[in-house]
Amino acid sequence: MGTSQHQKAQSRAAIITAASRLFRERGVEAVSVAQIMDAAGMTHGGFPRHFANKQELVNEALASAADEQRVSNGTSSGDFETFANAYLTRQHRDHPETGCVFAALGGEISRAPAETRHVLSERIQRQVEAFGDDPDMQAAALGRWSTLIGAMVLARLVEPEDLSDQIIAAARKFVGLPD
Amino acid sequence: MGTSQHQKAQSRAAIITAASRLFRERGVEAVSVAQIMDAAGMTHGGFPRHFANKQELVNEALASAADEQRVSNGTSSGDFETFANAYLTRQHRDHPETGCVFAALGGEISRAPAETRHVLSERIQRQVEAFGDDPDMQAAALGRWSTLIGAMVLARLVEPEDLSDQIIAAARKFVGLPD
DNA sequence: TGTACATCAGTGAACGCGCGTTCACTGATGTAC
DNA sequence: TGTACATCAGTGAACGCGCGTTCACTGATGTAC
Repeated sequence: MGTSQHQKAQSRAAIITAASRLFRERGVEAVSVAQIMDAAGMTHGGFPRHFANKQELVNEALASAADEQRVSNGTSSGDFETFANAYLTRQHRDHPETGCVFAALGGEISRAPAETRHVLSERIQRQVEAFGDDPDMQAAALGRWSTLIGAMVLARLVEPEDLSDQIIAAARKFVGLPD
Repeated sequence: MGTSQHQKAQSRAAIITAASRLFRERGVEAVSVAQIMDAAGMTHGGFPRHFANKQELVNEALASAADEQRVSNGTSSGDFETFANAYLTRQHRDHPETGCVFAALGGEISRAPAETRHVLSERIQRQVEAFGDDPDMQAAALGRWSTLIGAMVLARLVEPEDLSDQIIAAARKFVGLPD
C-alpha cells in the first residue's frame, strides 16, 4: 500500500479518536486492539507502526479524552456553573463515549500503570489551578467536581431510569444549579 | 476428597469473600476464576460446584460488598455524618479491597449485564429510602453520597499524594464534616 | 450399632477462543541522480 | 523534467498465552438396611 506522512498522521489521529470513544463506552480491557483498528478503518496488523503497545495507546487516548472535556466545556476559564450544567444531564449520562473520562473510567485508571495515572493527574492538577488561585476557591470547586463525577457514576449504574433521573436532579441541587 | 454440606457452605462463602476483595482491588475483568479459587484455598476445577459461571459469582460478590458497607457503617440508621466521616479517609482510599464497591467498580458495573446492575440498584434504592422519608432529605443525602464517591474516585487515581489528600479534605469540607 | 453403597465437593488435565504481539510481504511515496 | 530505487504504512497470517469452562476421576460423607 504505502502512504504519505500526512496520511500517517491522519491514521494515528483516527486510532486515538476511535480508542478514546470505545474505551469510555466499553472499558479499556473490554476493547481489543483489533476492534479499535477496525473502527479506525484499518486492520490490526498496522497497529505497531503507530504505537509500541496497547498501553501506549491507552495513555494517549485517555489524555486526549481529558483534554477534549476541558476545552469543549470551557472550565479552564473558571466558569464552573456552565460546565456543571452541561455535565449533569441525561444526555451526558446516556453518552459516556463522548463524556467525562473520570466518570467512565476513574476506577480503571486508579488501577492502571503509573504512566497512565501520571498523564491524567497532570490534567487534574491543571484543572484545579484553573479553578482559581485561592485555595478556598480550589477546595470548593474540587468538592463540586467530586459531586458531578460521583453522581454520574451512580446515575449510569442504577435502574430504573426514574431513580437515575432523581440522582442527577439531587446532584444539580447540591452543587447549586437551577432546576 | 468429599466434603459435608457445612463444608460446602463454608467454601462458597470463602469464594464470595475472596472474589469481593479481589474484584474491588484489581477490577472484575482483571481477576480470573483461578485466582479467586486459589485465594479461597481451592483449585479452579471446583468452581462449577458453586456457581454456573463467573458472571453469577460477580453478582453475588458485588452484592455482598454493597451489603457489607451498609451494615458496617450504619448508614441504614440514617447517621450519614458517621458514614461520611469514615468514608472520606486515607485509610479508605488506600484500601479499596475492603471499601465502597461503587467507588472501586462503579464504571465497570454500569457496563455490566442487566442482572448485575439490578442487584446493585436494589441496594442503592434501599439506601436512599434509609436516608429518610422526606424527598428533600433523600435528595440532600444523594448529593452528599455522590460527593463521597466522586472524591474517592479522584483521590485514588491522582498523584502525588498531596493532591489526593487535598481532594479528600475538599470533599470533607463540602459535605460539612469537621477538620 | 455395624456395613454396603450412592452422592458429590474438590482435583487436575484438557478444551476452544480471543487476546496482544510479531512478521513476511505489498506497493505507493518521495528522494537521489 | 524524467527514472531508478529505498522507505515504510498497512495487510493478512501466524505466534504463544491466559482465559472461562468442561470433565473423568477420587474419596470422604451420610443414608439405607
